[in-house]
Amino acid sequence: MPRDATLRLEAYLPYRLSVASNRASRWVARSYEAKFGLSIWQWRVIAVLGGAERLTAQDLATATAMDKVTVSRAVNALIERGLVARKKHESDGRSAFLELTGPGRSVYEEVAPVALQHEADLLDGFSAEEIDQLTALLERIEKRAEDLAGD
Amino acid sequence: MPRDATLRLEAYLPYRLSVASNRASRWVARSYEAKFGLSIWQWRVIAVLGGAERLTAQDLATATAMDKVTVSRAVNALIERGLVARKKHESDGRSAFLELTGPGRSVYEEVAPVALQHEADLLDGFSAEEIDQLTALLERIEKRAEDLAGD
DNA sequence: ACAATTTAGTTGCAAATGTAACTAATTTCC
DNA sequence: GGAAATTAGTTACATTTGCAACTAAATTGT
Repeated sequence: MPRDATLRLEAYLPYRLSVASNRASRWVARSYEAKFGLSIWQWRVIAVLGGAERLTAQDLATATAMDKVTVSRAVNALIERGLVARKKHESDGRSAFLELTGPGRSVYEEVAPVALQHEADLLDGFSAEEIDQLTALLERIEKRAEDLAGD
Repeated sequence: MPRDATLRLEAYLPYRLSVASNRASRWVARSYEAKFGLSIWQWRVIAVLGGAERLTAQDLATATAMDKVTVSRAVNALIERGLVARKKHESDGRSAFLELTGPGRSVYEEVAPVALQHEADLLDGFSAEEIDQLTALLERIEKRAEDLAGD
């Protein structure tokens, strides 16, 4: 239920959400670009590959909420830079497993702390409860939007 | 402070924020596009113009957190569709006041309730406290990201 | 008063994105 | 066993975007 019956953009939740998210994303995106020459999507791929093994592009798409075209492009750029390698998928010839190469893993190990620091910077001054609340609320909105759209 | 020292994308706040926001935005964007043929930016311009008067493009940019190029494009599209009109700014020849035309106002009056309904749908099941919390937390993140980036 | 700077808004161009069409491999199921 | 449908991933194309360069008007400083 809306808090009041008037439409004021500055109090409109989808708007607030998008402004907050865009500001935060732009900020971190610039940092990854500047420090590592990685796009947000390349970064996401590395983040997930760094913490798991034997993932296919499809797995990545699921894990990162990116669509398969975006994954494909990010992965190919990373392969070209030698940070990711394809490994034959023995039982499915359409697909392939993806993994970090040595240099890929070094990048991951450099990126991860920076990423955590970004999060910490963004949440500076938030209590643990507030962080949990925020996470929970975002999760509900996510799910809600997903249900409503059928994405 | 991060809750733990590991980087897991699915628990990474900037990621969560972006997924929630993108899902929500995509959903409402589709609806505005389908129902009114309006892009998100055109919709924002209409929303703000509907609630205020004598705004310049610059004012709109500030109010909508859009950059001036985006505002310019959205406004021009709306002028072409006859929903917005330019009025001479008597004391500054570089600028002009923008306002809804008659048809523009009708669109606004149709759009506003739909927008509020979207918000209500998205927040369905949230208590008033939760909504306030979420708003407050988002606002802090927004400000924080802004400070950090200098946007 | 007038050159130098700043501000409002637009335009042009390159890069990013999304959608749909495509290829190739795999499953389904008759 | 093989045609039809499905799935993984890529490619092609049209649209959107974001940045920088631009025009024109206003402001500043001397």
